[in-house]
Amino acid sequence: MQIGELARSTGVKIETIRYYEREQLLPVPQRTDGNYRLYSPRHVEQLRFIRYCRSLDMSLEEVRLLIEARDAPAGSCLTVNALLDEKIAEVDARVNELHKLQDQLRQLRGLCRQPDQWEICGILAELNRCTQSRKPVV
Amino acid sequence: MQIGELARSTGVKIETIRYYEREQLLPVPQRTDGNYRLYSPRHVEQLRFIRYCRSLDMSLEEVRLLIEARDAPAGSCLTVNALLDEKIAEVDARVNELHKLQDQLRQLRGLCRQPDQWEICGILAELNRCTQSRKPVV
DNA sequence: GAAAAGCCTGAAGTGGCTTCAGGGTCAAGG
DNA sequence: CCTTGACCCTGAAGCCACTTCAGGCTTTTC
Repeated sequence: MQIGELARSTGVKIETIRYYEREQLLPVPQRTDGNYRLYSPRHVEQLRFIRYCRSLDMSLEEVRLLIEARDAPAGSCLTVNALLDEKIAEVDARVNELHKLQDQLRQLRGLCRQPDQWEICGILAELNRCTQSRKPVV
Repeated sequence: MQIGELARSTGVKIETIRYYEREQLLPVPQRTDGNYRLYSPRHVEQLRFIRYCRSLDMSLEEVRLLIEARDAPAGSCLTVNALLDEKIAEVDARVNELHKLQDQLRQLRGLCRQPDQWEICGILAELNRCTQSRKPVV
């Protein structure tokens, strides 16, 4: 199986596959006489593993850890649990931040409902106010 | 006012201030005889403006647009509104994604509540299942 | 035998900074 | 006068997870 087929069957770009190889996340594949990469079903699995982890917002460093954990039979459970707990905490924190940001953005947007009525829009006025070291209204 | 004082009074790192200057987001400051940067209150305002926009998740490119809009008196309202609407939509989309991610991560985490009882943890088993081109349980 | 599709490599670009190496400037103390 | 330490300077490289680019080789198809 050549790189193009691997790309099609996993939905991962060719360049990304080569990048994972350089980063040692994918084992070095065999080559044809013409120097084309030749992949086995094992590579398909590993690539899917990586993409699934990435879809869970794991960094490549964390994926590396998980691959290690997967390949080392014993004692990996605690590592994996810790990693997941940390990730869950991170995502929760980010969601909270974004909720606050949503409020702020909507309030700011509300400052300019009738764009035709002002020379300088309420939004820019508020943005400017914040440059005067006063606390933002929003 | 030297760069150190500007940094202290705005909470922005010195390197970041120099970076903003390179990126033309801050006007080029005067210099002392010893080639030290000398900032005016105008710089303080502009830097605060940038940081407030950044706290609203604007990219530097967007900040540049907002600075332009702020300095061009008329007709900026529509631009600013459009920018904010787009940003709001982006943040909403990201929050939705992260909510899904939260569910996934929590379900996956739930697969390994009693780490001592399994040789290979339920989490890794599930991660592995996903390499077999079966749909994830989680 | 020539075009088109597929593959190769190494280097550079992305954003928003941060870090590093290797210096120069300036005020206070000995 | 000299040194110490705080402060400042520049240009380049590093971070992450890719993406893009330039330039060239291989294989298939007509």
